[in-house]
Amino acid sequence: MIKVTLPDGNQRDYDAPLDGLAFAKSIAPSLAKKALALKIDGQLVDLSELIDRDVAVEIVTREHPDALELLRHDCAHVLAEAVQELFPGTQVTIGPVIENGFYYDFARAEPFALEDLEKIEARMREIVDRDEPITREVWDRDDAVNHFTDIGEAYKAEIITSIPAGEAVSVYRQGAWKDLCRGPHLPSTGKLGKAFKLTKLAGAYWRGDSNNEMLQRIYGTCWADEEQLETHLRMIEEAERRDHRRIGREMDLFHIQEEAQGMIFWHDKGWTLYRALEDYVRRKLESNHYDEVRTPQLVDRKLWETSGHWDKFRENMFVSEADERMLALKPMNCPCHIEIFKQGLKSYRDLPLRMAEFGSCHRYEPSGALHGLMRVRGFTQDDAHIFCMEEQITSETKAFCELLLEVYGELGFTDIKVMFSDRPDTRVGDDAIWDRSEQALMDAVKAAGLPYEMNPGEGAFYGPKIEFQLRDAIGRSWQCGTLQVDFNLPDRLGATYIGEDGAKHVPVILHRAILGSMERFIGILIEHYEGRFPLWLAPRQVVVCPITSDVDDYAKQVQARLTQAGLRVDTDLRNEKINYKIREHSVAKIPVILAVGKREAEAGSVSMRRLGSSDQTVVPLDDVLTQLSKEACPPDLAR
RNA sequence: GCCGCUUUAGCUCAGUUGGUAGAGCACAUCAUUCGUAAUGAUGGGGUCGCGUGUUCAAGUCACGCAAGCGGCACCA
Repeated sequence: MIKVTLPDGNQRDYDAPLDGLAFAKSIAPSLAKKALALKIDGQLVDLSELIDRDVAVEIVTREHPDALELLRHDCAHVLAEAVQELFPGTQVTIGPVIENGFYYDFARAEPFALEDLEKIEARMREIVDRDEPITREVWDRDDAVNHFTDIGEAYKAEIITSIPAGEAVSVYRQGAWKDLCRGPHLPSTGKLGKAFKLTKLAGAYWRGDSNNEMLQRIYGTCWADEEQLETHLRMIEEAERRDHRRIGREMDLFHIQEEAQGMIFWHDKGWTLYRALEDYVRRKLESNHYDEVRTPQLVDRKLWETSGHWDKFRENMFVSEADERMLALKPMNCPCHIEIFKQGLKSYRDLPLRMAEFGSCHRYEPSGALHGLMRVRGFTQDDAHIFCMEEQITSETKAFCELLLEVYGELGFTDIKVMFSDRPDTRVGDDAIWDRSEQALMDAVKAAGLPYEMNPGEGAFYGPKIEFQLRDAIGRSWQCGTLQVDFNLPDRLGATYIGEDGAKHVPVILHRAILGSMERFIGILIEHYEGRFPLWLAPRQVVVCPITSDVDDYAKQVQARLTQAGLRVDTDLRNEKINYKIREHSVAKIPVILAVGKREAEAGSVSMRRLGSSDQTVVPLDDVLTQLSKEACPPDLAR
């Protein structure tokens, strides 16, 4: 007797083992038709899996949360089958599921053309129509290596070779096509449906290693139904309109040009935004007991050799020679801050010492990495180094996390990913120190109540780190804030303090940044707000538009009053219709438009219109003044 | 850096089989003084990314280079 528990808690008894399809039929024939796979005791398996003991079973249909994973995985296989049918001689490699879809990497001498994607997609639809049965077979590992080698699939053979000899491997047959795969899969290609689309063509290194040959990757998106697919495609289109590079041009914030690759020309409006943000962060630092400093741009290579950066990052540094000296544009601020720390004797009473700098750094990033404001060669970190004693790590880290979350919150971000990176294979410092620093950091993260993901082995060579990531409009994650525990640099550069015991000790340094890079963070801000910034950040907050030139003088008075109150105000005295002006300033995303005509001039009022609304309210100028100056107050100053 | 694609007016984009470059918006001038998302007329504006080659002739074809875009790799 086999006892099967259903998700609703009901139990069913069976005399003999049965497969998933038979099981689904026993509940309802309609369910059998919809069934894609099973979940046995929480584990996703093929529908053909035998139920031969007492278990909890869930039938996975298209509506099931796990269905997308299956569909996308199968979609990758159908893609591979289509490619091999259309382009014989192409080798398959791997094809995993990713967010919103899947990809498959192929090895082929000829590059795929963009038009090939359409042909491949059409063939994929044919394969779905053929409704090829998908069946699982278990092969001996060595037989599998021989088989895939024989048919010229060197990459597959290499993957199987890395599986221990003697172990069984599973091979899925899909019509005449077959592939090594762990599974599970749909029962047949017909179940895939047609809510998929191939989206892009790209290069990717075999096994993610740039020493290996480059393969051709085809990306696709796949959903449970057409509606979901449409929604997703529409979302992508909308997201493209939020691209910070596009909005940056449209709103006249900044530009980049060939002569200064990877460096930003900030225009007046963009710089206004930059300064509003910088001023805000500076106030935050002041109120959290940081001391701001400023250090040189060009520093002798000797300092970078001592710090260890020359060895590791020499290729990524801009160097300059003057007289016999070789100088490097600073790629980071830490050694300079340590040099300040070293001036004069420091006592344990001086710690923790929080040294901040809006540090302008230059790194010669690979050309392919550059991306608008997000990845540049010249950038400014809202950097600080906290010199402290070991026992202060936890409290300092906790305070930092709280400050960071407060800042992100005030800037409108709540969707923050926290990554915890622990000791890498090649590192400095003994394990006891790593144990302590990892523990201290972990305690702090937990104390701050942050949900985090582990990033094993990804720490810096001198210490563990946490990274705070934000997403851009199309879902790409970018590292913004960070905190790194460092037991190494202060020692290398000879920083010490006099302890309570009268002896010299080496301080611990916490490297930390809230925004990360001003440039990148502004890029994220632009995309997050789609250029419709909160009033306190908006480069132009108000534009005053006279309806006829008779009231130009009044418009200027209004501007003067608002400017005096600290608002950023333009007037539009052009001889244009009010409709035209409204349209133009709305497109320019100016938060507040004040129209003034004869009536307003006589009454001492303005007609106020907010971005995103067509409502107009006529308000006395004094009231507008009070209201807007309150609203334009940065969040840290608002009461 | 690697693979692929792209590059025509300030912006968005047309440009046939190679025959000497065009639209809309923007800009300028003039008229219009208007009540909440585009007033009309006229005009100026281009070494077609850069270079070399093929050709009687290259925006169009070939090769090289650069930059940008999408990924990959990298990211102190």
